Amino acid sequence: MKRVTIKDIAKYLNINPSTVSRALRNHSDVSSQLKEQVTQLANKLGYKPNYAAINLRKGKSNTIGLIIPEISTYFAPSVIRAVEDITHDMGYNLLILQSNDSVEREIQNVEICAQLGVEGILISLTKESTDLEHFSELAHLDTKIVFFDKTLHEEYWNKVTIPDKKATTDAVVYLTRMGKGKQIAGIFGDERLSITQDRLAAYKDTLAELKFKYQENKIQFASNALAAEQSFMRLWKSDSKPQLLFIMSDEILEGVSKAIYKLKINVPDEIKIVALSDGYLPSILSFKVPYIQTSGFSIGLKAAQTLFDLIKGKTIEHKKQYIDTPLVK
Amino acid sequence: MKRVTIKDIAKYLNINPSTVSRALRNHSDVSSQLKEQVTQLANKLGYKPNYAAINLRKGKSNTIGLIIPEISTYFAPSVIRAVEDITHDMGYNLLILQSNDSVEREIQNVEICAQLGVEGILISLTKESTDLEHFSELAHLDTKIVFFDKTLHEEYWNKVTIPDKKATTDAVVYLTRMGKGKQIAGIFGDERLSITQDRLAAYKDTLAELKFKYQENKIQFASNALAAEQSFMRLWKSDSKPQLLFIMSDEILEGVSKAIYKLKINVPDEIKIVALSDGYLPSILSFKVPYIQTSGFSIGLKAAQTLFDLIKGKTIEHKKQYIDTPLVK
DNA sequence: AACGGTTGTGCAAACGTTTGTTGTTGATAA
DNA sequence: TTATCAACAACAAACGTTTGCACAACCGTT
Repeated sequence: MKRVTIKDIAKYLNINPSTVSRALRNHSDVSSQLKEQVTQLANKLGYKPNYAAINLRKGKSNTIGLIIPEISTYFAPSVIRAVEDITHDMGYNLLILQSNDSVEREIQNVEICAQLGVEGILISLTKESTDLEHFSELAHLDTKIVFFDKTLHEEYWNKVTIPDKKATTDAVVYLTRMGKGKQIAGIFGDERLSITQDRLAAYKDTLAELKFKYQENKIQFASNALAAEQSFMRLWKSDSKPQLLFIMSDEILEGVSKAIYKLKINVPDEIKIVALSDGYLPSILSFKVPYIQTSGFSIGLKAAQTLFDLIKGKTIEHKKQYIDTPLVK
Repeated sequence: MKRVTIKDIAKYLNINPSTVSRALRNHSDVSSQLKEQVTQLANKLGYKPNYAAINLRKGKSNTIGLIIPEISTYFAPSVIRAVEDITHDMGYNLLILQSNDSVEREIQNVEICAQLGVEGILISLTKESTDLEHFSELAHLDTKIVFFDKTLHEEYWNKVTIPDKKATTDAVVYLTRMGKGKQIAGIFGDERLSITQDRLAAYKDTLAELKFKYQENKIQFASNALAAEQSFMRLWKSDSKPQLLFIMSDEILEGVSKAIYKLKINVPDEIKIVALSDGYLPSILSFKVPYIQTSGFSIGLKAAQTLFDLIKGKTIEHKKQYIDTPLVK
């Protein structure tokens, strides 16, 4: 069952393919009756434009790529959903690639995007990524790039991220208001990540500013949920149990919640917790956790919008953009 | 910064584009020294094949489509991950489209796949989908299709699903073993879905077979988590509280767990629960819930493999395939 | 010396669109 | 009547790649 092409329609009507093409695209120099005829026949025969041909001819792919470290983390699905929404609205197609937290695979994915000639890339870096060498090539090819969430500290590229400093500060301020002079602890993610560093710095600064006494050893790092669970266990077993706890991410919150269930700790009586979270996990916990919302959906939305602005040739005011991070009690 | 093409390389070496093409694809017609020269120059100039051109020439797209009702449900992310893995391994690209549980959008997505000329489609239907009319066109275009998870009852298409009957039976058998002669209840999903019907039937049959007395009014339907929460509340407030509870899906389990937290019910002392679940949710609940694993990853894996088998022209033994559903205590 | 068989390369057409240019009408204005 | 102009449609080239075919040069057989 061969696909119907413009040529077929042209032959059928004894006119030139170019005329058919123009008619279908409602070009002004085709008579309206001919347009009518053409579109009718096209519908009748079930004509479907061949995008490979169109892309070849136009030299563009009508596709953007989304590269993420790992699809099944907390906020990846929300990001995907947002990006898919926008992409669909723009009439573009979305190519999704996951790096499985391997730089090698990340480079490979970028390569794939380059080969397919995507018009833009949205990317969240892996934990291991330390330089952005492999993206410079893309810039040459005039492929637009927007980094989101996991990025590096540099000034060159467009980025959409969580305002780590503000979010952390808000969280910590709220946390300290829950109990003056109490033992405070914080559990953070992988120490190598720039977001970890940023959040940690903001955490320390805020406490210092609030003249809140805290001990260095009440700061823990955990690169996954299990590690977070153990970290919390450790904190809890120490002589001076924390009564206030800052949690940097959903992964950490997952681990901590497991520990809390196991130890049968009463929240918020025995310990008060504030987290940075997408929001889903807190909603299904047995205890209430106020959180600063670091919405994947918002990030995806803004990142995608920015990318399309770039593609459409608009100039972006700020290289670095932040999403809103409301406090949800 | 123009892209380097085969023509450029050919011109540079004073040979014909066709020879370059053959050399790059390691065709036996080309002498090994020329191959060497060509590949070296290609690397040096940073040659990237133009896939639009290749696809046009070959009449295929090297892409498969994945259409899902909603990206952020429980198992969608696992499905995506599995499918992305396989697709990547096969050297194909993955186009992801979500239907937002609207038939209209589903049809639109199928249309997009057709236009782009994807070689195959993996699709999980929306709740509203009642016929498969819009897929017959694709079959004409020789596009392979595999339905997974949410499907309809018909014999024509290839499908990969959860063995609803077996899974439900296993769950119910395990549940009844936890306490003879007790009040049993079941909360199911949207009544319109065929999987709901199948699971419900298996539930009833199994109980009948086990000569387990049960009341019709202890069967509830809930099309989302909130409804499930309310359903459970209703059950719990009735005179005869259920002591055993079967839960059909993660959505339901989410709702029920919220109710359980609110009512401060002790599981498994006051009520014993068995669910069908992807496994993630049970892992983060404060109480233990044994479950029959209905793994999205497994489904995605098998569905993708089946699709590629079809694409590669292999014949599939069984139109209808099931994944394993182990009991996890 | 003529033959057939490799081996390596070039040529040209094709895939389905789009688009700049050219050409043909018929109508209007001079 | 002729020049001007619009309106419409055809022509042909181009996008980058692949592939069937032709062909030349060389080899070893007869």
